[in-house]
Amino acid sequence: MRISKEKAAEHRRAIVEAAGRRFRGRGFDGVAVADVMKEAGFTHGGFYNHFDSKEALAAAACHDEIGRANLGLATELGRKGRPWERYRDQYLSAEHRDDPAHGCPVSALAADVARQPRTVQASFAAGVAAVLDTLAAHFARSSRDPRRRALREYSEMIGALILSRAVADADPALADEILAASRV
Amino acid sequence: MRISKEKAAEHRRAIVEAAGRRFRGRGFDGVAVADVMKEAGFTHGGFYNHFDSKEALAAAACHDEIGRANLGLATELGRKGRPWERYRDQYLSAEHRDDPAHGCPVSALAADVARQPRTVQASFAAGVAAVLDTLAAHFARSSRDPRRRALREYSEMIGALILSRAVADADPALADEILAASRV
DNA sequence: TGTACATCAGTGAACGCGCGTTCACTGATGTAC
DNA sequence: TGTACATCAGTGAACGCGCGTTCACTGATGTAC
Repeated sequence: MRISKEKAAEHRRAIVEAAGRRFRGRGFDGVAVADVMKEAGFTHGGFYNHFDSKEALAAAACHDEIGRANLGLATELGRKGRPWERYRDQYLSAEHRDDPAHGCPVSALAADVARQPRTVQASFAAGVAAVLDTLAAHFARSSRDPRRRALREYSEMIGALILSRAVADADPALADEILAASRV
Repeated sequence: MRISKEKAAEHRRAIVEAAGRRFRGRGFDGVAVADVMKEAGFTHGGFYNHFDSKEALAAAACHDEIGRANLGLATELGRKGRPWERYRDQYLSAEHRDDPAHGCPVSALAADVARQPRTVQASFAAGVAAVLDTLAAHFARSSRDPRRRALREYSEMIGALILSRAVADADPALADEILAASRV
């Protein structure tokens, strides 16, 4: 049955959100279009009324997810105290490590993205560039080379989370140690 | 036709090596057993004479690859000058970034491993633990907290390479900037 | 040392399953008059 | 404003393809006597 334009747009949004969660949790190739549609509350056949392909969905999900993450980072960095240190320490928590589906899309998908089609890479890269700009702007007051500091600190944070996730099941002590080393 | 035990062992080694290259280049799920066997010079049917499953191959490949990488790192760190800085700067080169199939298995597979079966995770985690021990031992003379320094520097290096690879096709300038920031 | 038989690495066809995508169909929405 | 028709979001079956794994078969190797 046909659906109102408002409803349809709402459904599209629900699909992108479901995709964002699934992709972060299991990677692009670990998630079927039917999974996403089911999580969003639909059957799989209608997917192609909203997107040309799974690739287009991945690109849309990257755009939305990283955009939201960047907004969240900017908001946090606007607070008083040592906001970056707080943000980073929460990022490097066991909770974040153990729940990638609700965590940062950059650490969850960075490695996957390198093997995805160009449109997905473009969407992801634009998001990462924006995040790094946000971070560099924050360091502008406190650092002599804010841009470089942003890049290095971000790389370390991403790397620590990815490494910790890789060894978490087999060697929990090492996983915790990796996170702790990059905190504070 | 039956093959001599020596030949069979040699073939097994060839299969693991081919798998190592393929997995690093395309990830575990991006590589078919038939691909690996073809690269090793065989047809796919004989695979199960050597391994119980693709999972077992992945575990074997992780073990061998990271073992070799650790040996290479230890050798480099034994040289004169500033061996760690040299190693890291080569690790963070555009050449390494653009040729993952012949590069470090840790950065190539860390994110994938988190979604692989336990046996693969165990093999990977043991390798990473050994690498971190090697690095911490190297810092023992020069650092007050060599263990922590090893963990942080390794995280940064891994994170920078993974991030750089993620944006390399879409934003080459940013990709180079990410690597450069963590060098020297 | 020579012979007969069992073993098993490698081959290539086949099986079963999951996945991306397509398609015919339904019926409420949107539009033309 | 009311009516007739076209549109299109959603459904669920189906298609085609790739992949992990199995299997019957081959024939050289390894072994028992």
